[in-house]
Amino acid sequence: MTSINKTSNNELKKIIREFRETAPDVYMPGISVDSVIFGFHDDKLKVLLSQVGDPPSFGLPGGFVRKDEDLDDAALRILQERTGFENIYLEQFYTSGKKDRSNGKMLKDLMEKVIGKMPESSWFMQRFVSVCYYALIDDTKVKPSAEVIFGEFKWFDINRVPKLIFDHNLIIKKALATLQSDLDNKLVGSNLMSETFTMNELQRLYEAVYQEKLVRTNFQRKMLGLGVLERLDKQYNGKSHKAPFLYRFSKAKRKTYHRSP
Amino acid sequence: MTSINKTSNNELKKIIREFRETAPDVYMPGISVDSVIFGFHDDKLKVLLSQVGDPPSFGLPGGFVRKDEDLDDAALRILQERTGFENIYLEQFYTSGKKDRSNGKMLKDLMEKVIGKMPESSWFMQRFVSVCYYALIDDTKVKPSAEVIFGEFKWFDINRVPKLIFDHNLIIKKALATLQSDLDNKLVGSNLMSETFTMNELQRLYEAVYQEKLVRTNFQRKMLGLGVLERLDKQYNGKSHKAPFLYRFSKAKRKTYHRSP
DNA sequence: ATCTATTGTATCATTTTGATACAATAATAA
DNA sequence: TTATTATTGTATCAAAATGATACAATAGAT
Repeated sequence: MTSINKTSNNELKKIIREFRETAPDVYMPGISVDSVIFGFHDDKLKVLLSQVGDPPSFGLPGGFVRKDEDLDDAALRILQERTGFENIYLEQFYTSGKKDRSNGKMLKDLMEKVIGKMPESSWFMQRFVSVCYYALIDDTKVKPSAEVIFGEFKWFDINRVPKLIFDHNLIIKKALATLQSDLDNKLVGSNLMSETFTMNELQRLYEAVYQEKLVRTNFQRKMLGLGVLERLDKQYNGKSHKAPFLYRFSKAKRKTYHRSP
Repeated sequence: MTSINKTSNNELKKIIREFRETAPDVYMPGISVDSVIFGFHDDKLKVLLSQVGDPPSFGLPGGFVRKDEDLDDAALRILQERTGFENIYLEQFYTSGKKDRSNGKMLKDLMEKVIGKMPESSWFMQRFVSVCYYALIDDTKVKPSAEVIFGEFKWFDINRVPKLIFDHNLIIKKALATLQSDLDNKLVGSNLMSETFTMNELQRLYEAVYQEKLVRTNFQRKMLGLGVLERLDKQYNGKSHKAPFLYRFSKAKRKTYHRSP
């Protein structure tokens, strides 16, 4: 992993200075967007974090909303700009607005570590309310493009997220809770699984999200019963046992339920 | 119901002019808060709307966030200021941020109907992102205090909400969907039921929220099984049949579930 | 051919849910 | 006083969903 210092050259500083000067004209004041990007690797649920500052700390990938841009579009654009990833289904789940959640000084300090002194009255000094989104990503598809302003990315095991900037730890916690409620529906149309997968892979994802072991046979029955899986050919993977079927999420509309008695 | 005209006296105009002038210093730019207040009356789910302008149209009760105020606190304060209702459990459920959801002109026009011409560059002309909350209210307790700037309140049947200002119809739709998902948990600690209630009253609330009939006996079994109800004395109400028990939501912590297989 | 690890399905017990029956009872009418 | 009525609380049976376990099928290794 490259330290932020290696990319802090003059070119970068110029870009940042430009950004600092044009930001107040281009972006809405006081509103930022942050995204919790979940991935799944090595049977663990992961979250994509962005390195900032030196010594490095980490935070959610985020950015600002253009004055003529829908919130949802801003979230997509920022994710695309920073990770290179496109066609992601992002879902808004929370807006963080405690008055001192980002006391401005933090952001300003961060910026100053990269580009040096900034005026007290900086646009970045203001209070920000952050609208938060989450996405489920098949992380074999994510190619985090070295990001211009804040540095690079790293996947963290959901259980080993360090102390993050601002209130981003809290935001991740809320995102996980949102994910856990009704994962069945959220997976469909998400990008968390690769296009095709085995039942075993799907089960391990559930186990990672809910952080508990599930009974294989019953899990299979349940998943098939949801009516969202399409069975494809078997997958001969060279292992010395019966080959599993491959599945994919079918496009067909599924039944909906609610929990009324 | 009093028309806005009757309250549009000089006193009011002065207050509004003052508000208009101090707003940019006091409030965060570009962020508003709106609340969907659900009530239950005549076996119908209702929503509390505020009359604005003349000819009157309706909208959600809302307001702005002080620069030194938590988002959640702002929602509470605004609700308190406008309805007089205190100690409400408000839950944030959505942030509305389409670029043209409140194209500024709408808000400015509304203000101008009340206080006359405003400058093009008005603070109110800017784009607003609205953070939305909902609450469940026992509407026998709500005493909508005649509200200063925008007029008065009216309860609307959830199925008979007129065309509202901005994107408030959409916001109410989202609020109802949020309410419907997992009502069991949302009721506890809410203010929607009165302190004590009969099983029948509770059932009628469920039927209003889910918009469907439920089977009495199974409903009762289900509710009792949740372990959140405390059975009190019987309620002798003069009706010529067996008196029902009264219940209240018990403080005791309840079991939590998740929907994993 | 036999063994091993894993997969797909079946089966039985338990729990939850849906539908229905029925006894209890508070006021009213006879 | 007794029968009537509407509603309530609980029981019961069937159907569906879930939990636990058994077992045959099979792709490759031995």
